Order: sequence, then structure tokens, then C-alpha cells
Amino acid sequence: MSWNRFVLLHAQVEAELARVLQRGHGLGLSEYRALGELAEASDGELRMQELAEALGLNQSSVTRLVGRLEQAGLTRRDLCEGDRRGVYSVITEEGRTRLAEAVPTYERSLAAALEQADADPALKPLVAAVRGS
Amino acid sequence: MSWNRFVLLHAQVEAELARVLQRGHGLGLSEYRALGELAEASDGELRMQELAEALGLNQSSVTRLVGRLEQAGLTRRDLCEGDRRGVYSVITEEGRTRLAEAVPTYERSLAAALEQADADPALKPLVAAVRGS
DNA sequence: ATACATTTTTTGCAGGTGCAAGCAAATGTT
DNA sequence: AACATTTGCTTGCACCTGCAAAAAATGTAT
Repeated sequence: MSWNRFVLLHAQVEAELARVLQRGHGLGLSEYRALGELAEASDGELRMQELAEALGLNQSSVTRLVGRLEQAGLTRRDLCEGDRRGVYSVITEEGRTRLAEAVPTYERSLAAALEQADADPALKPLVAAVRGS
Repeated sequence: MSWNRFVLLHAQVEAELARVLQRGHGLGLSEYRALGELAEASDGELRMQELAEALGLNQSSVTRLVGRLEQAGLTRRDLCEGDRRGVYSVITEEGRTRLAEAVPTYERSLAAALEQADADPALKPLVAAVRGS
């Protein structure tokens, strides 16, 4: 039943991260991570499919996720030359700014949540594995 | 960024488990786990709050989860004597049967999903940690 | 005893996700 | 050149979830 522990740790930490990001920066967890992926990508752009795989989400979820980011001015769509089916999502300057503001909050909350989970004997080994990778 | 790997592994494995349980047994992941918790509990019953904590879910989510299980005849509600606010959720015989049918599917799919994730070098250490606990 | 706070569950509401279907563009086949 | 297949993204729909507020019962303080 060790997978249950994995799921529990995931639920606890993600819930805390989501709360903090939403309250502090008006960002959902997937939105934060999408901005992170885009910021790391060359030219700050990724195709929908690449984003979906990087985030572990369905394509349709990414369509709407990108829609929200675009609505907020944090990314924009760019047509893909050479394959007019393709769509690039590009992070904007405002997007980079918002991300930069949120990163410290995220990192701090993640560390705190892991610290708290580490107090639970059943979760301790998993927390160690997360930290050690 | 090791927490990202954790999230990715979670997404991959849970999506596969959910697909298989839904297709093969008409059970959602939370429903399966709720049945598992109830089956393990003494007298096959738990209070809503206990279930919520065991599953890492919100209380309101558990209210509706239990509603679905009850609708399907897999559990029933029982009033708590001595505290008329409390509600016990009790697994039925039919619930135990459905769970017993689903367990082998779940276990097999979990092993397969972990095996597949183990092929990804970035996920390998985490998979090892899951197995080792 | 009454008033106030706390606990336990449920309900209204809105948000994020996946599946299946649809549409447009590209690729392959004859 | 024409048609079928595949690929990439978007939309319709339903489901599950969390938050905030409400309702019912319990506990506490004056």
C-alpha cells in the first residue's frame, strides 16, 4: 500500500501550494507550472502538445489553460510557420514578471509543506526520496 | 525541480489507474480507495471526517463521494449514537464484493504503470522509493 | 439558564480536468 | 490529381473537487 502514501503526500503538498499561489498571486498550480515551462524553453515558447506532455495534462486541458493565461496577458499565441496546424504559446514579459514574483512563494511553501510531511513517520522515506533526487 | 518529477509520476500512474478502474469496474479512483479504507476499518465503518483524512480529500468531496457509493449500493449511512451530528459510512456486502473484484485489476495496473515509469531515467529513483517503502 | 463558540456534515456555486467528437491542415496512396 | 489517413488543436459535455456559507448538535462561559 505504499502508493497510497505517495498519493497522500501529493494531495497534502499540492493543496498547500495551490492555496498559497492562488491567494498570493492569483495563479493556479497548472498556470504557474506552465509559465515555468515556457520561461525555461528557448525563445519562451512551446507547442501545445509539448506543454501538455511537460505538465502531464490532456491536450484539451492545455487549450483552456493557455486560454486563461492569454486572457490574463501572461502568454500569447503564435502561429507555427511551416505547419499551420501548430500553435506556439509564448510567455510575455508580464508573464515572466508574474512568474518571478511567484517563484519565491512557491519554493518557500514547498519546503514548508515537505518539512511538515517529514514529521509523519509514514511519509518520511518518501520525503527523503523527493529531496534526494 | 524534483517535486515536478513527483507530480509527473503521480499524474501518469493515477491516470492509468483511473482509466482501468472506470472501464473495468465502473469505479472512480476515490471510490475504489474509499471502499478500501472502509473494508479495512473495524466493522467496515468510518465517519465522514475520518474518511476525508484517510483519502486526502475535502469533507464536501467526501459527502458527495459517499453519496455516489450509496447510490450504487456499495455503502450505506448509519447514524452515530451519542453524537447526532456524526454519520458513519458502512460498506455493504455488495461493496466488499465489488472491491474484491477490482483489487487484482488495480494491483496489476499499478505494477505495470510503475514498471513503465521506471524506464524513464528521471523517474527511476522515485519509483524505487515507492517500491522500497 | 442563556448566550456564544466550536464541531460535523451538507449544499450552492464555480473552477479545472478528461473523453469523445469535430475541424483544419498535412501526409500518404493510388 | 484525388481520396483516405494521420496529426494538432479546439469545443461540448459531464464529472470531481474545493471554498464559503448554512444547518444541526455539542460544548463552554457567564
